[in-house]
Amino acid sequence: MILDAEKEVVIARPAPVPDQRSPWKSAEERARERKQLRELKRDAVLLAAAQEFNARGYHNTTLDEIAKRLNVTKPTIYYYVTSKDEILTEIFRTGCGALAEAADEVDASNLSGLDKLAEFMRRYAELMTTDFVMNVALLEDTCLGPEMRAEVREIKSAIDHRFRTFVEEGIREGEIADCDPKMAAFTIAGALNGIARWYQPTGPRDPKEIAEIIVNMLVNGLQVR
Amino acid sequence: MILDAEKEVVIARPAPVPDQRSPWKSAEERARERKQLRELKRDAVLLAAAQEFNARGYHNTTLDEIAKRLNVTKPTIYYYVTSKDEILTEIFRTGCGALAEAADEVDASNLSGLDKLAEFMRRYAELMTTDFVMNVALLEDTCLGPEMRAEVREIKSAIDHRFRTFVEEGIREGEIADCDPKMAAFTIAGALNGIARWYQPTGPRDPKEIAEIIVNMLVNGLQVR
DNA sequence: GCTTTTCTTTACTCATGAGTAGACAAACCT
DNA sequence: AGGTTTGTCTACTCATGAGTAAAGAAAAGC
Repeated sequence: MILDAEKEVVIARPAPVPDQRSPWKSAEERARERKQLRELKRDAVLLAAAQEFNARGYHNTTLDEIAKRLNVTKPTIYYYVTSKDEILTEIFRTGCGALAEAADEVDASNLSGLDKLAEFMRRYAELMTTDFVMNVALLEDTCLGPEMRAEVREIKSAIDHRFRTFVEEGIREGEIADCDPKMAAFTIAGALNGIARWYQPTGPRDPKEIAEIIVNMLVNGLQVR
Repeated sequence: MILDAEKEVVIARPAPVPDQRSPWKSAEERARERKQLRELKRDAVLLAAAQEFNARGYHNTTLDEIAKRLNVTKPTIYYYVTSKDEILTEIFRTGCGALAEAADEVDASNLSGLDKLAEFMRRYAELMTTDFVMNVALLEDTCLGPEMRAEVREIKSAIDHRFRTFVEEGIREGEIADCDPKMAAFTIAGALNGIARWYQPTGPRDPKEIAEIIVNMLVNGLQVR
């Protein structure tokens, strides 16, 4: 039956191009799939770790626990990852990457400085409810060794700089009140990073709402206008 | 010589009250001083621990390191404290106590809701640059055992509640924009807790300035009025 | 003086958790 | 079918750091 059906498909397509669908996979295809599966498993390790780290902290989470969660044993994890440090660094990189990408996209737009800032804040806030980015806000880089710590610090400060740049632009354009851009960046980042501390997916508000509310407060202030 | 001098003092004061100054201390006085010294030493342990925890994280700081910093050995620390957990809990209690006290004082005033909020924010921000309070903002309570964690959580949420109450008052009085007080409290606390992450005593601004700038931003917003 | 209490040290124990060696199984290749 | 690569497991090692036992030093008390 299966063979027949396959044959029919072949007949229906007179030009059997190399990427035609067949139940027998080619060697390369198989190799590619294996590689993909490996990536998938590695990502699963990182995700499980990120969630566990967020919930209980880096040092309070053992690799045995992460392994158990994934229905495997510790050595299996080490087949995909070289150390606990690497897991954390990779999570940091992914999280910071998402934030940097958001900043790039916003920066590429032709919005005003204030609008860019607001849009980036919105995106940042939403990302803060995702596991990898949450990690960036929650975990102290003091956990890492000196080299990786240096890398992470640099990435983090680059993101902070994005905030500063948008603020400066807004001030130049006269939409943002004259202030110290450094302090503004710290204040904004602090308020947004805070989300990671209290956000719960089961809570009454979804990430978009949360982002909108907080951005509005920061832009317009608490006092009635 | 010494005895003569003593005699003279006695003669000069015809009514030798019990709390007169004498180079020989009474038994109780000595006992009290010992107790005081003990307190002092215990506090030194807590302070050194707080600074070290802030700089390098709870789990990355060993008691041996703290001991070395104080020119003693680990068992000496255990003479003043029963466990590493206790050190952290005590630091938390002290820090939260300072915050709660500030909230009480502000609340006792007859300021408007908005002014109360702003004043508490100012005090909170300043306290955030001190070692014990910094710890409250920086350290994850995931480090503690379940009982102590529960205690700390409760204290923390009580402080959060103070923010909420002030905001509600301000909204009722019409000075604060109509908003979700819970979200406002989170935003404010986030921005202020952030200070602990970047503040350096050697930096260009002192705590009072920092507090003023951040409070102003949160109250008036980033956008020009 | 001698004894007791207070404080600090040296020299351990002991649990934990990161990381590994090597066996074993399954899939792959030819 | 036999050999190789890929993936997972059992059963360890090993460093680290919290916490302790017991001795010694210093002060207090009698």
